[in-house]
Amino acid sequence: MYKNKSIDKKYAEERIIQLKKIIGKYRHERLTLNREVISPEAEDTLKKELFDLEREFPEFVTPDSPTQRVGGEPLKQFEKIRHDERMLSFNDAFSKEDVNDWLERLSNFLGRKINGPFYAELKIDGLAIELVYEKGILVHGSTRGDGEVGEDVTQNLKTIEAIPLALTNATVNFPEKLTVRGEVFLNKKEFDAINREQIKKGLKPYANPRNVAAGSIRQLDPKVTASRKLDSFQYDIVTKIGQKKHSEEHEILHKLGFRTNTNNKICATINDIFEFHEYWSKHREKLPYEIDGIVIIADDNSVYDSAGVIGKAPRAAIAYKFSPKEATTVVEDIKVQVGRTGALTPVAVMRPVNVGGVTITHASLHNADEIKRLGLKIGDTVIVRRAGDVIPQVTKVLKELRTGKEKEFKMPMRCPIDDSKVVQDGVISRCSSKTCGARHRESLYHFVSRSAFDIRGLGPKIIDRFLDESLISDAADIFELKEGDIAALEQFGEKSAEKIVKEIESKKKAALSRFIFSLGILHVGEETSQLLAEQAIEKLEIRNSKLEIADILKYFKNLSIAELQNIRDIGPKVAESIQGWFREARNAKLLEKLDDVGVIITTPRPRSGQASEKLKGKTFVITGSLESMPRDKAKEKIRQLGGDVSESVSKKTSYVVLGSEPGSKYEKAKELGVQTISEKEFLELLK
DNA sequence: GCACCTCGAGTTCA
DNA sequence: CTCGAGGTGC
Repeated sequence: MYKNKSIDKKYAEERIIQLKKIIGKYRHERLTLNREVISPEAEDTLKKELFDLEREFPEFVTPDSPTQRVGGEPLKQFEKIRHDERMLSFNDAFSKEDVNDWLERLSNFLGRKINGPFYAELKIDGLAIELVYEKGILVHGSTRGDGEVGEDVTQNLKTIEAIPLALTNATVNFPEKLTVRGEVFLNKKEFDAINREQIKKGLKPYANPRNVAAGSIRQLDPKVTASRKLDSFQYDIVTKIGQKKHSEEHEILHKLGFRTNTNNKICATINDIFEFHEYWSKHREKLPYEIDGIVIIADDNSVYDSAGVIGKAPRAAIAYKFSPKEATTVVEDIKVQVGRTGALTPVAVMRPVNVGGVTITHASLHNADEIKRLGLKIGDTVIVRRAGDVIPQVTKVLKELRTGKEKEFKMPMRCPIDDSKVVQDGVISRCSSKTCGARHRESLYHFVSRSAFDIRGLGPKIIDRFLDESLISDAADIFELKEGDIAALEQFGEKSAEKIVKEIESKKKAALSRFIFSLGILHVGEETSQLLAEQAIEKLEIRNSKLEIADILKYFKNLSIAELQNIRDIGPKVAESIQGWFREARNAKLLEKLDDVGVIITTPRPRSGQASEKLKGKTFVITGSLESMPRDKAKEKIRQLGGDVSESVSKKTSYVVLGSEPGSKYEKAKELGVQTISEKEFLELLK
């Protein structure tokens, strides 16, 4: 994270002290108060940051650092067991880069290049245990504890079916005393069942299977443990019985009657590791238990042993975690953007961080109220996640990590683009100038966008270019662009110029509803544009079948507020906005100009005769993506057949159509008891 | 005047 | 996708 930046030593020292404090605090809350302040994932990022800083500045490493310790302290209720050999944990990697770095460090340490073979294991989110067999009989079972001393939980471990009480002696000879290690965990199904039970009893559900597994193993009454149906894999033989490879240990364990994970794999090179990681990152949902990454171990035990231990972890192994759904990062700045409607939107500029497989650097903060609610200052450490797995969102500020140097954010009183006064409109701050450069620019983006004139290949970047080069100054100019002018610009050739002009020419005709939408009138979106268009066509077509832009202007200009409000879904605010727009001289001029440059408005008959009774009065909501057709097409079909489409689920919704990877609407439907149908069933309905 | 339903607007990254 | 807020119906 810090590799390419030489960071201030002073900063590192302060930051290390703070990170240690906060990680210790979270740990304390979790262990003693059974309260999870931040998610383990977010905490991981903090630990990683600390680890990286300590590596950069080893002089600041202290023995009390969380990076120097393993697991939790043993509880008093249990007898203590000293492990023959220290139980270690793993250092974390979060990216290919981290893994490559690890491999480089390992190679440097050993003085020769290491690139396989490796053994890759699924890293189950459970609780590490050690089992000791004497003469083939299980005599001790313990938790990791602090790595040196663990708790004796033999009685509880004996309730787990997957842990053999006696070893099978069929094919392998085992020594007098055999020590093995593995993981105890709870299946997702069991976890859900236990939580349903909790809710039924009016108790708070558990946060995750890991916590329940840990809690169950630490039960004083083994009967409670037995009721929890825990499971266990073993993955390590501590006793030296001549095993040469780690993979061999798994085979031996299996033969001795232990449950081993058959999804584990020998990987010849690091690329196989990456493949393995990617595969399970995509398929982990299908496993009956939770995994949070993979563990990579040098398969050759001689390599493993000679690499030794660094801090709390073996040098020849690393945990390669899956990209987390949330992480922590630092807000380095808050920028202000101006949108099409003049709204000033504060955007957090953050230290790059990987969340859900992509690197996040920006997140919208929506408005000043949101910043106040979060209590966010510039320089704060925050938790970010991706809402609906897509949109980055700042969810929490870690105020304990403040240094006092954080700066308060103030919404500017003047527009950052054109310096006009900023006015408050509800929670939104708006630039008061209607001709603000930013608004003008954004209006043009809107004009050519998919649901408006749909001019492909004319995105924001190119519009910007044309504006800056003064090729265009308003929407109408777009239709008068000449190939020669475009081709004259750098980075554009004759071919691309021809393509753009051709595309623009082909989009000169637009349906009235799209046309109205493209004007970008405040509070007038797709739906309202459709309603306005229907209304206008009905009124105008009586005496004029060919629609002139001039007529449209005249029609809307003369509509009174009351008449507008008569239209369904239009109230005072929207009516005001519409009338205001058409009565603005500048806008009237734009319409005239659009007419002059040859824009033609078509008036397709809305909801033509073929309406079927089947979908009449039914409201559909589509979630996820459909396989047979794009969502827009599906919506169109429903409307053609007399049905309604909505974007949000409510009690009035008849069906929620589930595409692949449905979002939160599916949850909402279940909550409200709305009927959900698959894509297949949906297609049946359309027939 | 309140509750509920919808629509509009803004948004990130590959 | 989510939030805010406009609109409608009770």
